[in-house]
Amino acid sequence: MEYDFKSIESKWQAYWAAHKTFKAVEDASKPKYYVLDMFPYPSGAGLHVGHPLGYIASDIYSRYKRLKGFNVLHPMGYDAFGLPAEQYAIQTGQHPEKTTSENIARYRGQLDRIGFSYDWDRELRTCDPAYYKWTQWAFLKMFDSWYDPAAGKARPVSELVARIEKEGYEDVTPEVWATASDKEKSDILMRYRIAYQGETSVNWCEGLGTVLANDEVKDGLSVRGGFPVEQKKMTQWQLRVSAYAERLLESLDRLDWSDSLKEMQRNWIGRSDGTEVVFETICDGRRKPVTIFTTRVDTIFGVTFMVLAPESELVDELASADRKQAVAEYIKEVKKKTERERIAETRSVTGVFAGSYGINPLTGEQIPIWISEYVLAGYGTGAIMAVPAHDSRDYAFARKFELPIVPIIEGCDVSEESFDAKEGKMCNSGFLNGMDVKQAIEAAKDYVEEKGLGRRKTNYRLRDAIFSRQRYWGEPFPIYYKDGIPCPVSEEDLPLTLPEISSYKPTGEAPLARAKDWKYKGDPLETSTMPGFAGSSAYYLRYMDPQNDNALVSREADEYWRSVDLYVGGTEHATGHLIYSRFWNKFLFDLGYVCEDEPFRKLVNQGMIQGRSNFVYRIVGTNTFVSEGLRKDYETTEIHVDVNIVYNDKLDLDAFRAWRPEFADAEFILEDGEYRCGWAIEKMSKSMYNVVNPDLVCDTYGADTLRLYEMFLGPVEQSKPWDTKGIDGVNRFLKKFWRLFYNKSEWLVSDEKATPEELKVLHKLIGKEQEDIENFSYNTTISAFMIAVNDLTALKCSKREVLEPLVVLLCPFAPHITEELWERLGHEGSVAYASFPEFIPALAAEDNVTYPVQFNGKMRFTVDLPRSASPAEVEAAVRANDSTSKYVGEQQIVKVIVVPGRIVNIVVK
RNA sequence: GCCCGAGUGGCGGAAUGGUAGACGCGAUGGACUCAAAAUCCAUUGUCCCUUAAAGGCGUGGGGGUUCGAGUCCCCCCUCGGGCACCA
Repeated sequence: MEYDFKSIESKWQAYWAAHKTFKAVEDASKPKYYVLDMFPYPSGAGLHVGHPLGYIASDIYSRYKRLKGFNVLHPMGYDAFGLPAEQYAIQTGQHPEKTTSENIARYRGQLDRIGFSYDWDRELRTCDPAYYKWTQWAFLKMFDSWYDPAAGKARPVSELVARIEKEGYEDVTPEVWATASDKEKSDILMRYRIAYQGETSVNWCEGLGTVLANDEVKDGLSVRGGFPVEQKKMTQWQLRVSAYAERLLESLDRLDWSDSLKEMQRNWIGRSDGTEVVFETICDGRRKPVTIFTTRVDTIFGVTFMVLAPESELVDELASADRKQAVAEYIKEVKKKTERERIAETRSVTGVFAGSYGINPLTGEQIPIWISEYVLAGYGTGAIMAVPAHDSRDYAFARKFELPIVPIIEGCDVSEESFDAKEGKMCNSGFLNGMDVKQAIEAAKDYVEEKGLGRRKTNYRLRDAIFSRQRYWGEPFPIYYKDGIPCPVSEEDLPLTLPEISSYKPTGEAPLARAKDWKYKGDPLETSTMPGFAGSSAYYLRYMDPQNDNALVSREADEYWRSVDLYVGGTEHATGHLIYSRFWNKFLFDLGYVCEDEPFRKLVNQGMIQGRSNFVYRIVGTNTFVSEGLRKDYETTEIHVDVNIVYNDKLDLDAFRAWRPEFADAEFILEDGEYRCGWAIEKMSKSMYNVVNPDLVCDTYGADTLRLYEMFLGPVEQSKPWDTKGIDGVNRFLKKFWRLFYNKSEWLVSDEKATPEELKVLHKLIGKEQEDIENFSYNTTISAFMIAVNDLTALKCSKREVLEPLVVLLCPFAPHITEELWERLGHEGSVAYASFPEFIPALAAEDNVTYPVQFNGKMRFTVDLPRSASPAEVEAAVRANDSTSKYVGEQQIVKVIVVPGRIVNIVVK
């Protein structure tokens, strides 16, 4: 009987669905393991072969853990709110709900074909009101909380109010509070709430008609759609993520994530330890203290000017009467530029003199104050002290505007560029003279603090997340306005469902403003909606208890599943979703809703699958195509050709003619009787015709082959091009595996006792598999399987004692074929829950290891010894070996080095 | 510019400091077959050589540590990724 993957795969997929084989139920008698994939956004294009890479890897791990006796939670769902569905709605008038449902149905079909072991009873969609009820709930909690720096965590706002009433908080005294109007109280509390409304400089994207978060913008363009983005001051809902900066940074050390990803988050959080120093300023005779932030107070004797950000509030006060106009013109210029233009200008140096002066608190020296866009309003205090000799940006500015450059490190050359390194000895620096730079930094900080000129300060680059979007397809805010004061919708009234609107077209106002009766108890509701990351920030918690209508997750479910043990997904979420989720989780942790303060204990980033495009070469002005090897002889145009009509770089001529009408009468110049295509590695995309659909691979080779092949391609973490060249190899392996059981129609499996040699084949594999799976080294595990199957084929071994464990071992990788063989071996129930240890016979004790014996590192001969032999026994055996004396001869043995089970090296003189 | 990561056959890729190139693809030769497909066997880093034996050279380049380096240390080159006026 031949291996018929088509009937096998559909049979077992139906079986799993009917028996709910992978349904996860809390079970205190078993250790739990939570494996999660980053849920997909269901786009209209469907899945391509790149998507399942991570899903296959995590599925293998889930199945492996089940075999090891764990109770595995492995759910899947859809990140279903988002811009593309809405953009499509704008074009077609179709409700995004409809498009989204259709896309989800298509995804589900594709996922099912690959044979994943998801518990589909826990499926969730972020656009489902029953789900976003909890997104809105979390927002209400954030609205009703503030970050207490003393406690180092979020607390209910009521505690803040109590504190203000009793003793005041920061600049809010009990008296101020007592006399404040409702609006004023609301404004005061808004300054502390975790979810707050505030005016800030935002990324405004005209093309999408909405604001965007920093991680949704790249190179001045929106990540979705690639529209230009500009900075604009607007009042928006924000999440006080910055309050968690230190905790987000600090707990990174406890996570089992890749170094590169942790590093990305560290950079994004951007902790920088420095000093705030107060500089007295004079403008038209008025004096005003201005605080600056610097990490290099030690260079304060080298300060020759100060710079303000154009958006800084200080600009008005520090622009002198005679410079007012010049300053205003400069600021107008800066504002006109989009973010993209600022970047495109490759750091051109611009600026204007403000007409005022600062006084260096250490030297008393008067220095000019300038305004320049190279200083950012949003970081530090929006004002800096400039030390051109030791900062390259200040240097460029000083050179352009001919400001003095004073070096303060001995022997450094600042004639061509600044000396930024933190090394050398201080000079021209008063009491710091002679000190080493590192020493001077500390000494200067101490001095400034002692003299009351400033204080140590830690700054973070991490910004609060802008949380409103002027779009339709997202979660509505549970906020209404009573007399202009934002008020929370009552928890009992959640979910606040998305209203119907007549048209999705952007008109400059938020789409919800057009909804009829968008009111709560007669008062108008907030019209912006939440961004994409809102729904994905706590979905891993919801999977633990997806049908619960009384809580995001019940305490019991949360305490059982706790947090995600293994999270698999792409690095593209490093500074978006993965930061927001950690923030969100820590917030819920602070309020006691969840029991772990980090959501994802271990994280594996799967690489991207790039496309491998194929080209044909058309001879210019003809409809004749020349094979790749012969194209040098002609003048040709390179044309992308659909990779699905190319096999191993050889073009299917008939399929090509049928591909597009203009190629129907194409002629070919062949080499060796075939048409060879050119190729290139490019991003997988429709326009390159290099998209490979997993359905097609499942049709031709089967899901098990697809799974094995994707894993065999290389390490999971690595990006690699999709190249079907090797797919026959793994398909051959599965057929060969089948032939250990079946020869034509004959069932070969016997109950005979296995020989030591046959058992050795099995044990080699077992050792390798356990070690490799834990390291996600699936490609080498598969290699080990291939070796085992080849060896057993050569030994003509079809004994149950060997094959049964082999089926169990292979089932995480190729679940369908192993399920089928398991049944044919006479077992009841799914192989997915076969117990690993039970099917692994004990290691043969007399198992020999071959030691290579080297003399001064050169291999001379080998000795066979039991694995259990001690180094001393190995050494004795080697010394007793005839060959030893032959190779050593007259030379003296200095020492014998034995690496147990591995190698013997004899050092001779 | 700064911070990570990586450079190994014709290709994808293996190697806790211990026989580099596992495994797969491709290629070449052979077996089976009327033929093809499928399957099986053999060879396949490179140089010198008719062949073989034996050997030399080989993990981006240059140094170093070690009995022994793809692996560890220093310098350089190239590629990939991230951040980018963050004071």
